[in-house]
Amino acid sequence: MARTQGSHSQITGPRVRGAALKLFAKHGFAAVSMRQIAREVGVQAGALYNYTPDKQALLFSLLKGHMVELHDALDALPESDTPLARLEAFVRFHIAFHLDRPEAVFISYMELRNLEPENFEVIEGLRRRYEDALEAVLTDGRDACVFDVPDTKITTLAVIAMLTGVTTWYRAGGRLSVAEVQQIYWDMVRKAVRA
Amino acid sequence: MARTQGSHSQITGPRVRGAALKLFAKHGFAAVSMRQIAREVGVQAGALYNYTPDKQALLFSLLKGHMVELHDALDALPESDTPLARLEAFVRFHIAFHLDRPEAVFISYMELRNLEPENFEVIEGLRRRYEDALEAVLTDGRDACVFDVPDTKITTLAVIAMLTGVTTWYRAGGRLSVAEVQQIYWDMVRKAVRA
DNA sequence: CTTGGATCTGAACGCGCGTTCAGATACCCT
DNA sequence: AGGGTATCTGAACGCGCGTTCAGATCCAAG
Repeated sequence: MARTQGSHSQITGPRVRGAALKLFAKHGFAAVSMRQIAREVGVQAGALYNYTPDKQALLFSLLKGHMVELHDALDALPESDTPLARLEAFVRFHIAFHLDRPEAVFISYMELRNLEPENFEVIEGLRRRYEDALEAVLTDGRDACVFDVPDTKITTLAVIAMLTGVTTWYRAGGRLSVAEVQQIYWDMVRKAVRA
Repeated sequence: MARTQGSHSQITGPRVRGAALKLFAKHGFAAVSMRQIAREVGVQAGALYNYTPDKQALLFSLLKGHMVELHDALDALPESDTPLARLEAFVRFHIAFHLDRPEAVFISYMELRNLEPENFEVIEGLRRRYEDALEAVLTDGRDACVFDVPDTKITTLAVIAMLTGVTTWYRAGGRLSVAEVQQIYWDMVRKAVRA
């Protein structure tokens, strides 16, 4: 046997990435074998190597794709005038974006240490750039005396940690809607940084 | 060869746990082999089984020990009168405790999914009890009208996520002392929940 | 000084790993 | 209709895994 009916690069490729994302998020990169991914896709292990040079590249590709998507979505946000409005937009965006892709968020945090140093640097750079976007808002707000933040870097990290935390407990169809969650978190952030 | 000079259960036992903690934190449970742990201790792999029935039990023991220590330390806190003072004590305690054992904190978050269901339930229960301690403070403060928190459960999780985030960036000997970090975070939490 | 138990070694077990590749098959293009 | 290519299978590679165990060695108690 060999090529099966209806097989297609444009179909199998995304399915490989999807299966890898799902399994990495559930069990961890190191705990998932190429054969498991293949089984999820409905293919033999060897076929995966039409879509990735190796397992490491598959992980890196998922993380890189996630970070690029994050930046693209952030850049696409409508611009706001005041630091307060920009901060609100960031908070609401961060929550909505992350709640939409919990698995990608999860592995982007958990599997950083499984990246080879060169790949790690790339992802780390993208993450820092994202943090810088928030810090710029905080700095502007402080300069305009609308925010009281003693240390913009730490506040940046604290806010992001708090916001990202939603992915650990939020479940679609649960007690709260995304909009309600956004409102609650925005209230906390606004109060925490206000002058 | 067999038993080597100076060997001792009371020495090797803790060293096994220490090596496992260090390696699990660095590379992840699934990525660390018993032979690596043994090499770190300076012993053959078989000898580890004098100290743990298997690899899973070793992980569980580390996580359980960490959570028990956390509760003991929390219970040992001097009692405070007002909700505000209790909240401040909790915030400062959480930061100090977690910054003191970054590796244990790390694996307690990262390796939960590698616990067998039965073990997972135990750790999850201890974690929830810890969260409940904070939520009780928030509830009391809200009832006393000193806090404005629309949802105590979510605020609890948000605060803990924010505080635990310090372990991802704090490095001893860095720009800030633990006391300074505590102060910055306490300021943010206080403002975020105040009425 | 002897002896028994605690501690460790070294070898072994079956197994699944990531990866490669020759060959088989299905699809697309002319 | 038929050739070429993209795609997949199935088998194989060497390796390291978690765990077990008989035997060697050290230590402490009598």
